[in-house]
Amino acid sequence: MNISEFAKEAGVSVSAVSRYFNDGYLSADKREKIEAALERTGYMPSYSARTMRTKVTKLVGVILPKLSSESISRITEGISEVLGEEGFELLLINTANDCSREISSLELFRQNRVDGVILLASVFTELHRSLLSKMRVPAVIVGQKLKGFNCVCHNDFGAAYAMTKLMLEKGAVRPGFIGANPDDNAAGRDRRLGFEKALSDFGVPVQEKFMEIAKFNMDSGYEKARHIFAGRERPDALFCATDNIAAGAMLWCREQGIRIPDDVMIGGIGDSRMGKLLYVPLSSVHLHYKTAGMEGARMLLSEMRDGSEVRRILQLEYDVIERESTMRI
Amino acid sequence: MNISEFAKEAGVSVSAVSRYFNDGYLSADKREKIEAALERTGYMPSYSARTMRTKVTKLVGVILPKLSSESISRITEGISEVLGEEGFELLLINTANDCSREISSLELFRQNRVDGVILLASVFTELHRSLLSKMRVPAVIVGQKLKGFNCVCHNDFGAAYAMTKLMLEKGAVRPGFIGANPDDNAAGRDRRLGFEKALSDFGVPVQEKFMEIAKFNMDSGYEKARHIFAGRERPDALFCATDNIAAGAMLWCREQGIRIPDDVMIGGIGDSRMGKLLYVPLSSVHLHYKTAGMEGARMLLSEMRDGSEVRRILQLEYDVIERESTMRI
DNA sequence: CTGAAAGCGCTAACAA
DNA sequence: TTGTTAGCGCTTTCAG
Repeated sequence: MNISEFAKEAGVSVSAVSRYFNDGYLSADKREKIEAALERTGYMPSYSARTMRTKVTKLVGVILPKLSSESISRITEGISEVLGEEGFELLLINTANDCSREISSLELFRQNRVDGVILLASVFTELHRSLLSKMRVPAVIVGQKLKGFNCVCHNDFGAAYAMTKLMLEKGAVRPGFIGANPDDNAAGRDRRLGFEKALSDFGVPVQEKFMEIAKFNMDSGYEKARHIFAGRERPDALFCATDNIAAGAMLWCREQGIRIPDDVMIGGIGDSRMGKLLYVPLSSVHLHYKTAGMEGARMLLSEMRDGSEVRRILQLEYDVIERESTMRI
Repeated sequence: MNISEFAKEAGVSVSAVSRYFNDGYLSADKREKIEAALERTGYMPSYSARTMRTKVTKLVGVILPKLSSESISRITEGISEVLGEEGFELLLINTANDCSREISSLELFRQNRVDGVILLASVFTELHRSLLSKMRVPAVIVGQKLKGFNCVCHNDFGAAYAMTKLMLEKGAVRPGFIGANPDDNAAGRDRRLGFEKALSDFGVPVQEKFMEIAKFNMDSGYEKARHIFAGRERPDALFCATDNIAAGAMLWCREQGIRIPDDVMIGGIGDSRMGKLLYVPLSSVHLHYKTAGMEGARMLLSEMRDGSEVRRILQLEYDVIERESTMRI
């Protein structure tokens, strides 16, 4: 059933029906008729026809590298909360860490499918940049800084610096490092830079044999811990770029009978829920993921409403959470 | 720019352009012209106009009670994987456990916004039923059984039975229970029934003073554990309806110096990632969340392709994962 | 306040 | 193979 059939059924004009669903510039009489007919027929206006006329989809495209990650789902929760209040729905694309899917989703969104785009990605290429700048609708990047685009990000450098400093102050002299993909400017590069800066500020040398790069998961943290502890000399502290990596490293220590924090202190980043459940509660740095999602959504909303040409970067700060894994006396 | 302007620019007819983007019934000459013009103009056909003509949105609505839950995000990952391969995108609604949002989303989806719906909900009312049966597009429920509708679910009864049995076989004689909302037929009612059936099969009495109902989170598990252990007599085993609840209960035990599994065995359901990281690794029952999502998506796909009138229920089985929390000698 | 009518951009039937 | 053209269902002037 379409609007004109329905109008006939209700005994009113097409415009009356349209007005009923929009501005509501309508006499009580007609309103009643329409409501009665609605009850009878269950008519619903077609969204695509409306969208075609108005050019408004009330949809925001959200591109994610994966779904089942605590940090990402917290960010998404923030996004959905703010956007939902404003009547927007999310068109979600899970790229499964596949860069080509990221690109094709951006392509997809150029077909006027959405009113705005929020992009969570870990690595940016030239192609990303060029597609983003060709975008017809506003876009916001969450979790990374990308020059020339609207971003909401964390202070990854500061967070890593703070965690490393914490361990150095507790007397660490041979700190180890398990980092993430350096092409990821946030979790990879900046956290490494934060670690290294802290060492240099404390006059502690960076030792390559204590440095590893892991994937974003526990198993990889476990594996890299094994490498780092394989040599004769062992680190007395271990900075891990994520809590997952730290958890993996901890598991390995437990299996080897390496005591935490007595033999080695361990610190992570992200303050994931499991941190306090680990057999030695994990010191970490809280990053405001949900807030980042909410702020990203707000930035997008204001951009969609009155899209300014000024690009902005919002950086959220962090909180150090000290737990037993670094509590050496 | 619309299709006719673009066609003029490319020096071909509109149908040629339309065919280029669809069946591709086209001479090489025109194809070239179109591609050249595409390069020049960056033209993209409008999705809403296409949808309006074809009545195909290539969108599946997914209604979730929350985003940041491990089980739900695993299910969603499965859904997105299968649907993505078939060129469908997800229109995600996060109802934040708000029943009225569930209802309004179902309403929303009646506006021909999606080609199908997947619903994850914990509690079903008459209203859900009536809206679901008024749905114009196929719908699949994941994680629950609802008579008269397509469902993919877990064997919650069996899983709870198996975990309880495990602890009874290890000699538990005063088993406690921290369950979930009984209006939730899967995680609430069936898991309780499984627990009780195991007790009756073993001739162990159900003791009300050892039974509590918790929310779906750790804090609540912690709290309820406190209640259960408050009395003079204490349980020697604790079945928890979810791993989160179990983790909370464990934290409480750790604080109180109650030894696991010596003083009390603890078992959960869901096999969440943190289970093996807990200070006492948690015995649990693996439920195939991701597979459930994938199967739900497949069921929906086949329903969208050749919607049969026969409703089906697919129940996935479970695997018991024994870890230290129940390893009493 | 109301209704008639002109499109929005596209697809597909039809005629060539 | 191709091009012309009639809608898809809605919103929004514009004239009453």
